[in-house]
Amino acid sequence: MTDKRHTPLATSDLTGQSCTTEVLLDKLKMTPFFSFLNNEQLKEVQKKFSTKYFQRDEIIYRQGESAAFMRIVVHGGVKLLRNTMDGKEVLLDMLKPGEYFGSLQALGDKEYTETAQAQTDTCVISIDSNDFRSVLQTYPPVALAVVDITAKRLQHSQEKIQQLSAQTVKERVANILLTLSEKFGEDSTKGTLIQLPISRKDLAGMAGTSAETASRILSTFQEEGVITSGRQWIAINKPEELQV
Amino acid sequence: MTDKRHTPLATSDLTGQSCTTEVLLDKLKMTPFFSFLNNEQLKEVQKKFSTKYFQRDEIIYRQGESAAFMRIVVHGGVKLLRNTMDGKEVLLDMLKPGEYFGSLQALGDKEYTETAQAQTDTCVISIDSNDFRSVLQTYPPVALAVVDITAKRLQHSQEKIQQLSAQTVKERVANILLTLSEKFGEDSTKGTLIQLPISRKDLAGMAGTSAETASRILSTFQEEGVITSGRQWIAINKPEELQV
DNA sequence: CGGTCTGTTGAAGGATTTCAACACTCGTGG
DNA sequence: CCACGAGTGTTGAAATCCTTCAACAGACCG
Repeated sequence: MTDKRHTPLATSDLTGQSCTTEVLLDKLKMTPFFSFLNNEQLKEVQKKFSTKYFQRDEIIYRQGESAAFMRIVVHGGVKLLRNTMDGKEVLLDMLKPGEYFGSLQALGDKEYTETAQAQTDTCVISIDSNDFRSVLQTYPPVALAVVDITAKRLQHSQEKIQQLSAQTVKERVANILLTLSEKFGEDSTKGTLIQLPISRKDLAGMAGTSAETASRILSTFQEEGVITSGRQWIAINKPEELQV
Repeated sequence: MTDKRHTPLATSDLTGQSCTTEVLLDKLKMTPFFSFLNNEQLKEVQKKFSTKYFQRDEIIYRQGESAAFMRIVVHGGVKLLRNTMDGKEVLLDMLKPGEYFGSLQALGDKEYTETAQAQTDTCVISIDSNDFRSVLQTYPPVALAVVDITAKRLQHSQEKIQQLSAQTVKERVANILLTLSEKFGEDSTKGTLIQLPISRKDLAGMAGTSAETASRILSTFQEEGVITSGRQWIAINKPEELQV
């Protein structure tokens, strides 16, 4: 197989070995939620989870569907997005393994407020919201961890609100590149490569701008030698220059 | 005392009677956090809280200060805001009695990520973050309530991100007026009056725009008869017309 | 090898900011 | 009680940022 791809991104290697039940236990232990539990407790909790695979671009759930599960990314990446009435896509977050999404709410007539889409081939575990709530009742340290993680996400959201409110598009794009670089960056010959397929449209959806403007801004960054970028990938060469 | 004020806003009546220890217990019971506790448990929890008064515009804590307390608004209103380096103010939220703010984090080198300011004369109760965490450990239902409330706030933040990303300033202002009307609105002869002092600058800080633009937009709404507004106050006459 | 999706770039038009001047409200002190 | 000043709100006009429309180039897929 000659690799004719131009992208420097690693191919996803979800071979079916990487998300089996045996591995899952280790993975659970690594999620911040459950780091306080011992092996026995973990096994008990693990029984309530079920595993699912999603292909790249597959929809995991859609905004408006009734929300009954809390999910954790085990392998791959997940995009959380909102669709507006006039067809725009707002990209709220990109999750990596260990992060949760879906619903914490007790079962009711709650609906998902966003759409979740596999960004690469992905493995996700899910648990019924009510079951998860009883886990929280049983293990208070887990509940505290959930509070902490959710509170931290709230802070990030507020950071983003600040940026959208007070910064220019160029500054926002620069900040997003830095954040992505810290979260998903891997050193490579091209600089710090963001190990995820990211289109100009994705970037636009994160920065609250149009794909064209995002493209223009990346072009200027590239001219300045700050980044290197191609179809669906971005590498950062001079992070200093992206600082506000 | 002839009242020459032009504002239709009610004067705040924090006479010292409204936030005493006896009343506090009732107030605690009404906060969503503690609705699951019985009176005995409430009394136990209440011991750990202390009460503080703030005058209108007084700073409760400042962005960057070390964060050690979780607080709950008992009487009055509190603004949460972030200051940007170039002097702009982003208004993240306006809280009413029963809502929490401050830090849930365990004591450490955590800092407040926003500034809290009294919007009217205000009474606030506060608890050491570590004490609060042990309350959460002791009473799992309280922890679940905290999770729910924080998750709901996260959703509101994401809603706001969507609005800032995909809507025009006029649409954003319209949405903010509706939200404020639902949260703080009181029927009056002038329409649904937002019972809080809100300046054009405040509104601009919420909508991510300039005070001038906010003023212009309110002017057009007023010409259309949708709202009535004056110095530091706004009343909504035709909420239907503000819908997107 | 064509078709489709993604990315680039130009140019016109629109939305919003900024600068500036002025009016009005409210509290304070003479 | 009135006058003053600071803070708040309004409005105009120019400048700027950004979007939109449009055309085209390159990359990937079957």
